[in-house]
Amino acid sequence: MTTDRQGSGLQFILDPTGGVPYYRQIIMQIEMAIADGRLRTGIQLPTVRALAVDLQINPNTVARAYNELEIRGIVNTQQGTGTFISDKKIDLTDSERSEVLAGLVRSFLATASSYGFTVDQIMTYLDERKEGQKQ
Amino acid sequence: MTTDRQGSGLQFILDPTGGVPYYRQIIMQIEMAIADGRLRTGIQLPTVRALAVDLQINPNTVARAYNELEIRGIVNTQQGTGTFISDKKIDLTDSERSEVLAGLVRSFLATASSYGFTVDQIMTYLDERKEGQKQ
Amino acid sequence: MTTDRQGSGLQFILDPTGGVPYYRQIIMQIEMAIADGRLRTGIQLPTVRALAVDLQINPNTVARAYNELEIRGIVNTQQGTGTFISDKKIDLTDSERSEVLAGLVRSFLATASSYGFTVDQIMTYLDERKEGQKQ
Amino acid sequence: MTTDRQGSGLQFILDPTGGVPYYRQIIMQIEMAIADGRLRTGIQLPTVRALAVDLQINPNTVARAYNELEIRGIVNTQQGTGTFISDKKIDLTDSERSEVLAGLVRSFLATASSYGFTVDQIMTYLDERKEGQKQ
DNA sequence: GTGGTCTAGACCACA
DNA sequence: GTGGTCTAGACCACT
Repeated sequence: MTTDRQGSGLQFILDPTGGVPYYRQIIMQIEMAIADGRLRTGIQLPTVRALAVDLQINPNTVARAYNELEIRGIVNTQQGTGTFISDKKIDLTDSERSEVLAGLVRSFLATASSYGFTVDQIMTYLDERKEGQKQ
Repeated sequence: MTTDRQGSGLQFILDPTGGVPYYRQIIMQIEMAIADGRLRTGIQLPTVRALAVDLQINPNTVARAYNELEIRGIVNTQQGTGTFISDKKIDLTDSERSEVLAGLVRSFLATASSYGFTVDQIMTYLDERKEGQKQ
Repeated sequence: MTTDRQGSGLQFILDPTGGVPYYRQIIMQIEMAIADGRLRTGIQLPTVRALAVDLQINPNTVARAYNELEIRGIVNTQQGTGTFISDKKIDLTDSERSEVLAGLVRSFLATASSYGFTVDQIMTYLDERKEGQKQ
Repeated sequence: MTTDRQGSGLQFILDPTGGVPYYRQIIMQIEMAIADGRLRTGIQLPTVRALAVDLQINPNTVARAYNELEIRGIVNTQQGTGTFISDKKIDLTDSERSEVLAGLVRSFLATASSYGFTVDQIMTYLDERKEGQKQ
């Protein structure tokens, strides 16, 4: 299950194995695309029906993913028009943003270490990941 | 949710987000700990009840994790005594370990992106953090 | 369409006219119950199926309401156990809380005034509403 | 979303949350303004395009609101000239006005509760705010 | 054309 | 017993 959308340059891939629900996979892939800049404020996502056809799943499943993103303020949907990446301006000061990020990182590192990963291993992995995407 | 057990020296951390059930998180953390030597044959795991209290989850959830580990021969339950690491080796290839880490990273980046952080910003922050700790 | 649940003392009423979707009516009634203290942290909501039967609607519709509340952090669901009012601790200082509330009020008053209501009319209405509930 | 039009002295405010469509919010605000005398027979409403720009919404949405008002005889569209308040009276009973206000209040309280505020806290704040303004 | 709501029903995962 | 996911399909609301 894979698709390549013209506008956004997004390619969704669903993995039916692994137990991660489709709608959650869609959410995560959109979040990742926002994180690394492939999706920016104002860009329109594929329509519910189009993505459903591409991924060969039920439109309700796509709608559910979009709906959760909407509730979380990540996208913005306008009936009859489409679904767009929101311009969520988190009006935090730089220091507040740093605090939030520090908290996220701390929690992530704690979790990873409970799986036996050291900070060095994680940094190495992230660096490799970064290089892999550049190519 | 976190705990530090005396005997095993293990610290479990459960992530309620991301849809991975608790019992599976417990299983994975025990397997990883065995694979990298933090848990060795014969070591006693926390009792079901103790771990449940520590993690503030239902004892059935812990029991299920232990039960599945027992079925797979990874631990060994002695009625009335406790649950112990059996002598079955767990050899994880590098790629298997990488996969686990990749999953953790993916989930972390997805969360961070929903707060408006880009991968670049996160990498920069991590690099700074790393530098800061070296000194 | 009405129901009276024993545990919570909640009575849901759905209005099929007016165009407000059922799931949104359920959400608002739960939020209101939290606001005026009928629902407190840790209280279990009716099960999805029970509420669906009571309200004579599809369980999916109830689930959708609960799901949105969960995404917004207002309730906390545990598979196999039930849905509970979350202990959402908003770790804000008092002054930050005041600011948030002030913002909400300012926005509400602005909206109301665009419908031609004066602050005095609104206060009068609120006082009457308060009295009505005391009795 | 807010705007202040020269001619009418009307300020429209749209609430994107709560599920009430924009076109209906516009209609209600115009009706209320006519009912309480802020808009009188013959006054010109903002042009469709101007209001759409001000409110940052689709012109079709404004057009739909005006269109429905025209069908109900409340406004009067003159091709190429503009849209004007017609001489049809709108008499809202007190209970009808109360209903509108009740809806606004309900929605406001629901939102506030999702931030963890109780009705009591809100009332206290409003009372203090009122006192502060008297002085 | 877009998305939104609701139903009916199947099957799964968790406690 | 809980809630979660997904499908299929109907009908509505908005642009």
